[in-house]
Amino acid sequence: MSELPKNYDPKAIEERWYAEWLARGTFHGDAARGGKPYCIVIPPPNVTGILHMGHALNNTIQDVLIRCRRMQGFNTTWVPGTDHAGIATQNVVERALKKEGKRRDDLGREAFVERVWQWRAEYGATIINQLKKLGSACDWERERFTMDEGLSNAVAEVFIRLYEKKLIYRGNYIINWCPRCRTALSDEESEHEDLGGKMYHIRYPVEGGKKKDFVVVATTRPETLLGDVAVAINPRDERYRWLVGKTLRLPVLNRALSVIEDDFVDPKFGTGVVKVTPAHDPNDYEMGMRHNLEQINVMNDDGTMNEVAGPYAGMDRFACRESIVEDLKDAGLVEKIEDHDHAVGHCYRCHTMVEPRLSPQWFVKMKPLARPAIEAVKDGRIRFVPERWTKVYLDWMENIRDWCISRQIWWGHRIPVFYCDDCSHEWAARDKAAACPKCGSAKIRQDEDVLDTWFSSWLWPFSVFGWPGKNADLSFYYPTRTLVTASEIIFFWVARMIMAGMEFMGDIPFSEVYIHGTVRDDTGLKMSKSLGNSIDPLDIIEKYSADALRFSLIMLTATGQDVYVSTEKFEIGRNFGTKIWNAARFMQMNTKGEVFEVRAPRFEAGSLSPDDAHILAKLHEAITACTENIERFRFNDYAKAMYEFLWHQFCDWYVEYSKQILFGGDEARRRTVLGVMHYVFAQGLHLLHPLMPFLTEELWHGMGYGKPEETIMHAPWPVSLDADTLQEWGVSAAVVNYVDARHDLIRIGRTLRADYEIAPGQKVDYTIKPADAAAAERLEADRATLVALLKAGELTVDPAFVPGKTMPSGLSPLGTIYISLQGLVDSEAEIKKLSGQLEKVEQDLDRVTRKLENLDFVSRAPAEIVDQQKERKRELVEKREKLAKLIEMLAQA
RNA sequence: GGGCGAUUAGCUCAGUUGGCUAGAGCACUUCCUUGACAUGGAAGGGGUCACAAGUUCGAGUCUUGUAUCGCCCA
Repeated sequence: MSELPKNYDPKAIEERWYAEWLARGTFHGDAARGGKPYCIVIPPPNVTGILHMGHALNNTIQDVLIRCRRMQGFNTTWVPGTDHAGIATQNVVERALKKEGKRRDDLGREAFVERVWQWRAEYGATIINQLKKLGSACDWERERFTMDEGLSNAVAEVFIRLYEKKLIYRGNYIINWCPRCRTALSDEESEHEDLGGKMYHIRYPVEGGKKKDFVVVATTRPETLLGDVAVAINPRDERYRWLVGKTLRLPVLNRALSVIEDDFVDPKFGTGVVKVTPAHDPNDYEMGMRHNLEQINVMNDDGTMNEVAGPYAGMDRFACRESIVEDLKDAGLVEKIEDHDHAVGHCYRCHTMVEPRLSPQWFVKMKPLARPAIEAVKDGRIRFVPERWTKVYLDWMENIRDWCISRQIWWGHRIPVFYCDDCSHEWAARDKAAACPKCGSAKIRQDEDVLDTWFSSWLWPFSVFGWPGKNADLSFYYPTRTLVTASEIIFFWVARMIMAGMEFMGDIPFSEVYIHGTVRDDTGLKMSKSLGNSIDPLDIIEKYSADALRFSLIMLTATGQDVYVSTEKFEIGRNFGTKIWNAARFMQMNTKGEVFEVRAPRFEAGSLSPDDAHILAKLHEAITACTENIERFRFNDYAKAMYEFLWHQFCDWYVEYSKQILFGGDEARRRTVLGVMHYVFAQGLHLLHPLMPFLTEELWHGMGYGKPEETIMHAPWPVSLDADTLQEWGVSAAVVNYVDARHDLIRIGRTLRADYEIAPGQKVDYTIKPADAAAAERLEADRATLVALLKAGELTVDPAFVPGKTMPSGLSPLGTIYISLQGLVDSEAEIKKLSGQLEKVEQDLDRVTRKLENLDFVSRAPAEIVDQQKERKRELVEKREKLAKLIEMLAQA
């Protein structure tokens, strides 16, 4: 046992232990070792990512699970990695190019992709290194990247299989288009945001009518009217019957517009007449298909207006909007402009307003894939925690829409589809063939688009193990066990992984999905770089330690609820770490090189004091609580149980109790107490290890609980002892209750000191009048402890005690405690205090009495509850009498 | 518009099958550098459990409605 330094220096300790763990390969799991598998796959962070609090929470939870399961003897692996984040990464590299005055087109596709790989080599490990700082026990030998060869194979395999099953198709549809990233997005990647916009009411002249004949259409995007081909009304809307068969003139462009009737039109919305722009709105597109209308695209892929827009060609869409409204106003065609709030899609990568746009894209047909994935959740093979997410998942799955998977960017898995320019044959294949398989032509080309990044991450739980290849690890670790993630990506990722697992592995990808909350700042806002309210986990690690960050985050995170953090809140973990460190130092100072059995010690009933028994009982309560709370994903309750146990039970009571023994002369008692202490503390370190891995490892070695070549990571997870074994040690409910009650008695005694402003160092005499003979005996036996903890001068336990008239006193179930003060008593204040207590007792008594007089209560409530109330009444009556007597005596004085 | 969640101490939150005499951490007040720890110790103050009605012997907990806030989806 090496001597612990006075101050805890987490930085050096954390770096040293992480390197040591890596060197020893303690994080690695292998099918060959056999046993029960426990596997987590990390939600792969973006390769462009930097660690934020959300990651810190997400990974701490996974680490807690993995470390706990490893200690419980499971064959564990936590597979880490990153995803290639197509759009985000391409944006980053394009920004870098821009600084050199270049665009991606200047490099060409191949050179650009090469450039991205260079970027990845240089910066791609950032978040991985940050995860290491956090202490994450990832199986780094298994680290994967979604653009790796193996994972790319899996992507191609999956694409080809779905293509051949006709579950992937290409078509011209309205998709969400980001004009800045210049690519299509899936529905999930378009984030709706409520905006205060305008509703423009525009007059469309009726052809052949008089000058004043027009109809008013309402739109939020007037620039799209350039693509109008019709106006629509509801067939049952009598107001507009007269319009049927008429032709309207599109303002500005003067295009002829037909009038169509369609049930889709809501007569109550706007004016009841809608313009129809099939190339720029999903609903209009549908109507256009139903009525066989032309699709006129008026925009370029960068959000500027194209040549069809006539006078507005070349203008940005928003400039065009302003300009066209001005022109319409000048022409007297604007009826009115109203404020109108509506939800508008924004690109989830760059937050540019999404433009619904008609374009040829690749889609996955989702309904057939969804069916088995719905079943897997409905029949309980996959369980969401908290359970309410099940409904969110099912609602989405049951209304699932086809998934747009093509992206018009270069960084990603290129779509493995080839075209023959001669015979127009189209086929999917892993590699480019030399010639068209149908006509033999050499004029073949590959599709230009790449796949959505999620098209590779939905395969993650099996692609990381080398699928479609077969191997022992894949069959051993798949299905994985627990997926830990945030609610934001249930649709993006979780749902799709379930579908992919069912489709390609024929089995669920994981059996439990734990959805944790979002990390927010202390005013409730989501942390984001743009708001400038984010707290960098690395700053917290730097300031307080990774253990402090981990502990505080978990302690603050109620199951599945959002977390509100501020820098100061991480003091919780730091302070807790310091407290434990100092408790260890205290023990070490008093151990003098002796060695104690800390794994499976045996204690004899006769040698344990009530306080020894009490802390052993509390330890075993803590073991049960921690184990269950981890099992049930109640991590904050786990953290709280550790905090309560180590700080309040162990440090506040047991260490304080131990001092009189350790500094006293009874050598046998000293050894027993030290034995209990080390056992309890060592087990406590084991329990705490998943939360504070560094501190616990350091102390475990520092205290000599393991050999240098061992690690607490492989120490067995504590198992709570059965009642029989505890009974053999003399640990019983009776003794625990007694010590708890004695703690209360001591607290009451200390309050008396505080009330009379007796300095903590000053000794004062106490007398305890025990409530009964049993209490008398126990308190007498524990007199030394009472003296020590009350800092008493004389302490007498006297059943026959008759207090002086002006002795301040406190009531406890074990007895009444009196403090001896000569001539110092403020009778009036004492009477006031006791009267206050009496008032409270009388209120309580009144309530209990009424309850017990209620026949309904007595007859209907369980006997146990009724007895409890009777007991309470008895206690209250007794207390009332005692208080009354004390007050009476003071009043006479 | 539909769905979900929240509303408990000054703040952030627990409170699991209804039995509560409503807890914790932080903050606050008083005292204390006593031989692990001031990143600490001892003691203390602080609550109409958002509101209303209902079910029940009993409601912070269940039901319905209202209000406010947040999130997701359209």
